[in-house]
Amino acid sequence: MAKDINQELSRRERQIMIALFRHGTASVKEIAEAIPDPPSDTAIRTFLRILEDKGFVKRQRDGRKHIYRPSMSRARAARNALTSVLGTFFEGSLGEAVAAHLADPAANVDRAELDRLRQMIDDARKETT
Amino acid sequence: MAKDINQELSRRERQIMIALFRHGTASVKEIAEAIPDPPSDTAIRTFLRILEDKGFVKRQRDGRKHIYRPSMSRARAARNALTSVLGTFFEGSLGEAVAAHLADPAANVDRAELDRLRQMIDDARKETT
DNA sequence: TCTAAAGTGCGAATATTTTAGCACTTCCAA
DNA sequence: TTGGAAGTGCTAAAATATTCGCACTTTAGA
Repeated sequence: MAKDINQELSRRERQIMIALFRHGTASVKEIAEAIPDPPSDTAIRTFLRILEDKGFVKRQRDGRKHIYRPSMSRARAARNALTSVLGTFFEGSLGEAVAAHLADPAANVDRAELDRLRQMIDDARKETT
Repeated sequence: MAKDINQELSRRERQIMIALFRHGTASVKEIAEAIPDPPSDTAIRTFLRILEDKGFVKRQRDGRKHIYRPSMSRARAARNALTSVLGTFFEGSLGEAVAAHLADPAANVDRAELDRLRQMIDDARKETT
């Protein structure tokens, strides 16, 4: 198995990776804004350099500053993260997770979202027939 | 906002909390088995003590050994974890996540699971009507 | 009761993470 | 073209996390 953000990285490194996945792409300043109680810009730069060395991050210049992005695709990281949560809390079952989320008042799933879900499930069911 | 396992804890502390959530309840030995490349039992005990001090873990004696459990309910931790993943990778949308998971060949969602999902969605839709 | 195996936590050493000062580079606009 | 604001990475210090030796406690069974 490859790089696992949640298993191999320190707290700050992880916070930065999460900010990057949320934004897709970000400058030092944007990362700082995305982290609660962030360290100095200089400290963030240090972490970005470390993450780059470890192969988690790529960078690109944009005028006088640098833009950073995760080297793993968002889709792949998303699958990993979801699978991991399902495994830890939901016996690996998507259904359990959906049930929990639908039952969560704070989640506030609306009608349109339910319709979308239903459509997806039906499509998937057809394929397994 | 309360204790956030992914935001406030160090790598080892997090690994231990994840093991505890997976098992519900665990002894030092069981935790050691659940962690890839684990430290010594003594080290694990140190972290359990720290986690207890921070209020993340409760303990209980069982004969000559101790049994540990997360102090936050599994359900609540599960909601937090799922919401967090949805926020980071899926624009907060359950539908996006379900789509990604159904499309993941490794996830291997079977017919019965799809039927369960469909049932759940339908039930939820009725309630919003 | 006594002994040894199993389990425990303290405390101190070691390693890693986290931090930011500072000197250097780049670029804009005067 | 030049001064300064904005941005950068190196490096070394400080703070945290991680580790485990060791002496102590508990308990089952001889």
